[in-house]
Amino acid sequence: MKLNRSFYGENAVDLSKQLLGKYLVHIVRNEELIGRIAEVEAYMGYGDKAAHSYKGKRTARTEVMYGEEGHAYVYFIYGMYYCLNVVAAEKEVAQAVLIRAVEPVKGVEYMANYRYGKAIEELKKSQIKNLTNGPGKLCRAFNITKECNGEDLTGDRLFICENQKQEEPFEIVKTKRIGIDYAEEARDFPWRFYIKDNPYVSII
DNA sequence: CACTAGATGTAC
DNA sequence: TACATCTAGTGT
Repeated sequence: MKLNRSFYGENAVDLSKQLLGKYLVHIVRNEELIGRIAEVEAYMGYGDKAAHSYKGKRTARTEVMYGEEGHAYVYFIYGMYYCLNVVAAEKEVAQAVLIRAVEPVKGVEYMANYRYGKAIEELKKSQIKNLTNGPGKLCRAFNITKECNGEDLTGDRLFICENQKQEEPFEIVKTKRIGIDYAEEARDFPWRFYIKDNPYVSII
């Protein structure tokens, strides 16, 4: 069942926890790529020094976050990677949730190709483990690029689902966010969440 | 396994 | 100039 607009309306911290265990789906060339969301980080906008929209910073890049909730914010980083975020909260409240890791569920053979240019059978064990356990890695595996920026997550190309049947319950681990040493006091805010013991979490 | 240097383009 | 990252290299 695809998640509807109202699911995305809450603040980024609350939404990020709700996103754990949900299924990220990207349709590329008529094939379904599916991953179970295992790790997320909340970026709370105005008061969050780690957020691109800190103090209401509004540029071409951050504009999507000021728009309607439930769209994709995809940005380019370190010269070669993309990161996927889910825009949270109502219009003009520029919060987002970074998807940091997913567990491959369907289309692994395509993920192997997008990520390593190889068939799944050719991958080493370590490469399979590293398919989608990081924000840049999962974007490459899912073929998520700047083309996806602004994409409506209630649409038919890039969206998020939940299972019809009851999921196994899981424990949520709460820690500091990764890679934001510049963010002064915000560095230590416990806004990274992941599924306990999930093997695809980026860093324990 | 741990650690680190370097890749690489864009935002500002 | 810095960056919400990753890989390949070296050394345990």
